[in-house]
Amino acid sequence: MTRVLVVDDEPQILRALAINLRARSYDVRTAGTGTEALAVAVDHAPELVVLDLGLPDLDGTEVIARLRTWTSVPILVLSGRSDSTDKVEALDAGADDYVTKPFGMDELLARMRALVRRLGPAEDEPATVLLGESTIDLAARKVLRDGVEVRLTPTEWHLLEVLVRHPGRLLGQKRLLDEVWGPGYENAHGNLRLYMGQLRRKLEPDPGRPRHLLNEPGMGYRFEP
Amino acid sequence: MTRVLVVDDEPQILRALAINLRARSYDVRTAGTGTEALAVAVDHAPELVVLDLGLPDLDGTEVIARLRTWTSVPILVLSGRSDSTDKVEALDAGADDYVTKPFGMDELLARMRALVRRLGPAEDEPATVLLGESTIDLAARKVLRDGVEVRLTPTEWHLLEVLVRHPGRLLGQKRLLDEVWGPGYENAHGNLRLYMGQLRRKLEPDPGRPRHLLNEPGMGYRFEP
DNA sequence: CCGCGTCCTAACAGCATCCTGACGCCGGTG
DNA sequence: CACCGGCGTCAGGATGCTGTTAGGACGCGG
Repeated sequence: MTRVLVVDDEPQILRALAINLRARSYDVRTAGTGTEALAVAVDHAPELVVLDLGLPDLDGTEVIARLRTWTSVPILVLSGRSDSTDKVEALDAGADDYVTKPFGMDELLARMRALVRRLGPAEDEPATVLLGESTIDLAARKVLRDGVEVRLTPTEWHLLEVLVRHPGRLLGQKRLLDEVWGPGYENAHGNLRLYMGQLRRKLEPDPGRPRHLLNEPGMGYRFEP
Repeated sequence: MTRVLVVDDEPQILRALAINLRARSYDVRTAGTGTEALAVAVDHAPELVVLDLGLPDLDGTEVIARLRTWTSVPILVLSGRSDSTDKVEALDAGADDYVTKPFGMDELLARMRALVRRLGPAEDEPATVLLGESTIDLAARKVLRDGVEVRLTPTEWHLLEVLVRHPGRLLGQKRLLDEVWGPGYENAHGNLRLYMGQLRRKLEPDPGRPRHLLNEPGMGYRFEP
């Protein structure tokens, strides 16, 4: 049963697609926004992503790029824009196919079959990020430091994931707290400091003088590869 | 320099495509008929085939099918027919993408890039896996431990199979429950714990201190060979 | 009907993880 | 110099998760 993640902001299209795909015995998960799509992709590890470009919160190519930082799952883009530059952008960002609305359901299904047939079984790939002497394998959820495995707790993983997926960028504390702890923890700065310290102790060569998990006083934190 | 085979029966289109692709530094070979295309494919082992469906001698799906008998090279189909059934036929015959004429050159190039990016031979997985002193034969559904056969119940097999098929990777409990028990059991964590314990008792040398069927608290389980 | 194997639910002790609060450090400021 | 906000660190109790055991429900062949 192939796991498919369908992303679209229009509920009726989402429902129609889900019903059609489930009738073909796909295992369907849905998402209505870009951030939700990224979260579901982590949890569910789909074998195919069907992605509408007109999302309310994130740009389509942004979603593709973020997925591509850690997974090579095939991505089929749906879009109302038939403009050529949109297609080129999406495909070069890492998408594997591009279908313009309105589309025929049987054509969409055929293209999905083609993608899964070609790329579905090939699921394994390191997809690893370097952090000093440590290598972070996002897909396997494993960290190796000098060859030995380092154990991270769920919250530590969650925080590290958010940082690593935006290399070099400064992430504000409110943003980090919201992504890792969810709403209601916007003022739990002590929490953030605590887990950042644990990550440094487990990953940095000299936790007292961090070189990759950096703090900008008053602003937030930054992952520097 | 990527080797591309371009197949089209109209000489001017063939020439235009070849010039454009060579300008992007592709290594281009051309063919005007289906039989010629098959011959050139054998000689030059292209990394991508751009195939027009309206050939004089052979049907398009026939060319695709014959190529697929011996090679898994990506095939991009060009066609004047925008009919949905044609697309489905070509894609199901083994094509990887389908572009209708008239097409934009930059879109075609982007789709070619997307296909070539996915290059890479698919490696086949071994039929038997080692787990400590036990050998697991996936195909025969048998487990031998110190030479004697170990009996596993269907559910135990199912769970072990999912774990073993992703060696070294951490699989979330939701994912495992979904794969083994199907939808509706996403919260039956006790079940998962129970069967994991039974697998450990039957396979691990010291079930109290597992070394191959590992748990990461709060996240899921991992098979380590 | 009974025995048998398998699957599922419930419960509990032990433990890892999480959160909270407190403390010391540091640089900037009046 | 005293004060303050931001940061890193430490310890303790609450919470949640894990492994394990026991027992009932179900299907199946004798």
